[in-house]
Amino acid sequence: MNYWLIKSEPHVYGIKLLKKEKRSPWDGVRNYQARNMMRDDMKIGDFVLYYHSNCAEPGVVGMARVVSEPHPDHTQFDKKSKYYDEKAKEDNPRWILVDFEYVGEFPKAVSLADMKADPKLEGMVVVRKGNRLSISPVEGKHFRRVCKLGGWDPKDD
DNA sequence: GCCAACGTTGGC
DNA sequence: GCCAACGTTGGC
Repeated sequence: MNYWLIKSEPHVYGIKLLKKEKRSPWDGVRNYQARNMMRDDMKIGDFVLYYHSNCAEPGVVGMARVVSEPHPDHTQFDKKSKYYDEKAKEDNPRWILVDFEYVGEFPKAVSLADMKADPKLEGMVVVRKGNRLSISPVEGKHFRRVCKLGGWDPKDD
C-alpha cells in the first residue's frame, strides 16, 4: 500500500466536485515526474490526500482513492482542449493518468500552516519550501498523522 | 550538452 | 500582485 498527495485548485476542480462526480480521470497533468508516478507507481486501492492549492487556506481537505489502471489522458488528443499536445499520438500517447474516486471530506481541514508547524510532519514533501509537484508520495507515518489532525479515522477506509 | 530566457506554480 | 523555485525550451 502506497500513499499519495494530489493538489488541485478548488475553483478548478475542488473536492466538492469530485464528491458530486464520484470519480474522475486526473487529466491535465503535464509534468513528467507526476506522470511517471501515476503510470508506474500508483496501484488500485492506494489512498490519496486531497489538497487544495492556490486559495485562501491551502491544505488537505479530504480523502480519495486510486480506482483505475494507468491509461492515456484523452485531453492530449483534443485540439480544443487547453491540454492538447501536438506531439502526442494516439498510438504513442505521451500523457498517462489514473482515475481517482471520492472517499470523504475530513471533519476539519488540515492547513498547510498546521502541517508546517507539526514536528511529526517534518520532511513531508508538501511542507518543503519551493515544492511545486502536483503529485507527491507520502510516507505512512505522515499519512496517518495528517488523518489524525483532520479528525479522520483511517479505519473507516 | 550547456545555459540563458522564459513560463508556471503556488504561498504569501 | 510579488516573487522564489524550478521545469522547459531553444540557440549555440
